[in-house]
Amino acid sequence: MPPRLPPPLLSEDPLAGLNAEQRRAVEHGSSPLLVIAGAGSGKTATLAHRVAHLVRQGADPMRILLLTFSRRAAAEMTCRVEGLAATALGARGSLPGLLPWAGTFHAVGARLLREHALQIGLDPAFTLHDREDSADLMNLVRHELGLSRTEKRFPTKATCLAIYSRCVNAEAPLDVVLPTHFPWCAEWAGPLKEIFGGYVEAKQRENTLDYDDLLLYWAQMMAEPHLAAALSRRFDHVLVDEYQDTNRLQASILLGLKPDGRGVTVVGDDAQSIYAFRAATVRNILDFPTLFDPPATIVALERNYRSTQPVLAAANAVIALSPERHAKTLWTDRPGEAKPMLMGVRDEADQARYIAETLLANREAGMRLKQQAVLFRTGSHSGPLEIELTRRNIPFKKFGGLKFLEASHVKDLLALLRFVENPRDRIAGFRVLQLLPGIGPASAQRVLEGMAPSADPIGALSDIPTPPRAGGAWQDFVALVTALRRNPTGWPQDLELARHWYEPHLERMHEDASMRRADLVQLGQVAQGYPSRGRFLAELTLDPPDATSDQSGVPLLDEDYVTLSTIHSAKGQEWRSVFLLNLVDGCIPSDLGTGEAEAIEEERRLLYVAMTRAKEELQLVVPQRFFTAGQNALGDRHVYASRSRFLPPALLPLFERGWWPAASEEPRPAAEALRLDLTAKMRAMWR
DNA sequence: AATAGGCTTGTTTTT
DNA sequence: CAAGCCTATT
Repeated sequence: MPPRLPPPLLSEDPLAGLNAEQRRAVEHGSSPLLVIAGAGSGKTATLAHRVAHLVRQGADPMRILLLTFSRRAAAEMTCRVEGLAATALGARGSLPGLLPWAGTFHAVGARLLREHALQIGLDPAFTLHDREDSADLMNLVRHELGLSRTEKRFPTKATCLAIYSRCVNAEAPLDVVLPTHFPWCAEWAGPLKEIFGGYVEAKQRENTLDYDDLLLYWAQMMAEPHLAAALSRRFDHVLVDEYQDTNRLQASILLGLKPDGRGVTVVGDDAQSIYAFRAATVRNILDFPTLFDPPATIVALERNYRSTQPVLAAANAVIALSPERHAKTLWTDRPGEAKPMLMGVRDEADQARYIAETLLANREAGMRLKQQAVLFRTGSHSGPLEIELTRRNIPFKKFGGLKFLEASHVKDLLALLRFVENPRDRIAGFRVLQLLPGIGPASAQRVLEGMAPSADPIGALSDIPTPPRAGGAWQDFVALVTALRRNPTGWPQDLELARHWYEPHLERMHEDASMRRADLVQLGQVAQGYPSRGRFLAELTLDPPDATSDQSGVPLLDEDYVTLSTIHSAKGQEWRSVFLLNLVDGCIPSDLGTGEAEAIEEERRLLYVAMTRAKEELQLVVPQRFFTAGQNALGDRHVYASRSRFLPPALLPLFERGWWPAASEEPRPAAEALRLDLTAKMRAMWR
């Protein structure tokens, strides 16, 4: 990660590089503190300095809890603090492991739950379900309840999980959540409640937790006076980053830890709240001060050190059109001549070509690829660009979008390991068993039922009759799991054993086995970094590696590469030059956001977040037409698009405007405009 | 009971 | 365009 501003100077005063407000935040005492930190205002630096300052004042780093929302923020913050603290304590370099309690809410929750498992009726060997596993389990329960054959189509497993998740995270009952966020499922309230009940029971039976449980059980622990007191006493200081992206449940946890707010610092920016879809509520940050008596101190960081004046002016203008009032306006004295560019191109292919060429031109001019990034609303928007970059041999690294962990072959292998770790995990078992030829859902079900009553389920496996068509594959399987359960070779040889077993099945099931095998080899590499199978499984679910190796553009670590990222994943990052793709209505704002005013405002803040990532150069690319993934009613596969509604004519003076390729003349704007309006209207008819 | 093939449907963003 | 559901075939 490149160093951020302002560069820490090694001088007498460790806070010499900070401005007056940053200093106030750093040196604030232990009464509750809210830092409203605008984009690029040195938020990470300030928070890191505050932690270092606390340590310098004698605070015990083991008793500092540093919570962040995203994994990336956690990693960066830890790294910064360790560096600063090392300097503060007179050590050289950094002090890795100095802050054992820094991490995402979910990761810290997982650790605390495992430590306290026995006190709250959990088996400490619980395994974690990721979203897909959770959805599968939801589906299983649905089938068991006989809800798979309803007259009208029942909500999909993913929708069921989304509803459940919102209830949990927003701490709201189903009857409130359903009409407001899922009105089209309102008629299913009864069956959904039944499924959710069964889902919770199933998880407990199988000793598995989903993502939401990590917060939910934690919050529940805080409701037990004895446990709450013990946990509160454990930490002298609790600092929370990106507080605008926390939800009600997370706020409950925080308040449970420190009911009087002593030692609590929260940092965030209401203008950058972009996780409402995950039940984050901006009320958390807005209402924070009044939770306490006397109210929390508020420090606002309004000076932006990141962007040049023209870039910031454009970003400010975009957010200023929001009907909501934000607590501050950013200013900068960084000069700069170049206004952000609003670049028109014909279609996505030209967009990709334009960006590839500009990236290279920038590099020629001395800007490394690592200082440039391309951001987009959804993972799939970068498809054509990835192809173009690969074709031209421009290395890139993509963040967000499809995950390594979600590839089916990776899931298969992990399911096997998880099954051995926790034989009661039926989702894992169900998946693994069906890898064997001749075993489908019915046989798998029967095997699992045969195992369930036994105290040693894996041992019971040898007594279960061979499923009718499984043949020799069955004996091999039983031998493997028995061996893995006894664990003679240890980690990471376990994984090698598993991989060896899985390979023939991989070949049988997939045409493109070789590419997938490479992924599994990579998984083996990743596995080396963990001390045990249990730790590997637990931490992989919470902190998955981001790239799959079948992407041809994946660079070696020390190489120069361009960053491709969803806007969500780009939060907290910065680059000298930033490109934004598809600045078109339907992409930003996404036309899936059912047209609710709140959802639209979140999309506006998303654009603001994206624009404020740029330090010097910002280019918004507007393709005139773009591909729609599905077959729309009209036969044509591309749709004419209009510039995003967040960039109305009044804002245009803040941008430089261009058209690429320069040679081709700009096509008749009048005619285009007419066409656009009509297509938009046609689509609106069905909304 | 497992698998292959055809038809429908919904489709972001992250832990 | 893929996942999911249904039906026909092995």
